Amino acid sequence: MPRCRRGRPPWWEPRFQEAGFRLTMPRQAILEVLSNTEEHLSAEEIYLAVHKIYPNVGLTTVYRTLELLVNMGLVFKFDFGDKRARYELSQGPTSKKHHHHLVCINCGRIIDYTDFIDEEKELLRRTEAGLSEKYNFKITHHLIQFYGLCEECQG
Amino acid sequence: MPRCRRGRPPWWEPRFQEAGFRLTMPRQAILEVLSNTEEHLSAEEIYLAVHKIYPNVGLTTVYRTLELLVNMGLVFKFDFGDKRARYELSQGPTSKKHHHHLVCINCGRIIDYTDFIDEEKELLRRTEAGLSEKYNFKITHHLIQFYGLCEECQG
DNA sequence: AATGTTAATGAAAACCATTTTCAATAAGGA
DNA sequence: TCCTTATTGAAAATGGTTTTCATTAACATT
Repeated sequence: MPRCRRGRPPWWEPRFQEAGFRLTMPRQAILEVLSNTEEHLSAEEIYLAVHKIYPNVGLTTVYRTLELLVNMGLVFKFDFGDKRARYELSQGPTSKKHHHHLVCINCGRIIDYTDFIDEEKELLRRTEAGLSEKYNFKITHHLIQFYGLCEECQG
Repeated sequence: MPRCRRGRPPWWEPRFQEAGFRLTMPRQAILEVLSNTEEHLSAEEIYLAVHKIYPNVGLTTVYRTLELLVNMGLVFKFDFGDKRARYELSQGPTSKKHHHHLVCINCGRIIDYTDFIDEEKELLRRTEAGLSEKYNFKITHHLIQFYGLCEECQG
């Protein structure tokens, strides 16, 4: 499959160059899909979206590409408790800010929030520093999620 | 299978009474196993431990019981990224304190920590209050985990 | 104790998201 | 153009977890 080139080069292009990976059409398409959604898509949902435009891209490639993107740090992988992984671009053209998630345990709705993030970050920074020292543990990342009932799912 | 009765009644007994569930031998055994370990066991590990004493208890029952215990709030279910759920008693005879986990992404080792928990709890309380109000979201619980490399897995 | 009703159980089969296999193709360098 | 390696798609395999279904055990009522 040929490489896809149009418009201004997306931010992930240099990351592929550096890493020596090929920015093929399926990969481009998957990144575009992730780039154009506000949702937290599963592998299959990404596959379906890509498939509409490039019907010859297989689900296997979607899984493999997502694994690659996660390893490259371009994409975050989440488990919201609905038995399938969900993916999110780690940064965006919209310069999406660092955020965490509220997960509705009834309908699965996900709310991104950035409120209190600064406070959280400060706490995390201190906690990470303390834990690193006490347990000699080199912390690379963290996971914070709140679970509960969204507006519509409360009796 | 007959009910198992020995020694002082464990703390979970009244919970079963209240809820109207039967505290059968397999359930008792599973709770005992969880009660006597410091580890974060998977369903299969629990099954193997129970199986040593009661070889006629099946894996299916272990899964069903764990689901029940999680629903009852007696057990917490965690995903530490090793493709299987892991379980932990929500309270203990050792009056285990509220804690979070450090997860080694290399060897899978889990460290329970209670340090900074008070600070965390205070932040969580405030964050939860703020989020509840802003998004009208009724928060029931949260998940906080730190990932990184444990002492032995650092180059 | 005997009976009836429902909960709980075990073995086997089904499920299903994700991985692996493998042969074919495309890309980039020599 | 040739060579070597990365990438891909289809199909098959994987493996933790759930479901099915027939059996058994527990409790309440006779």
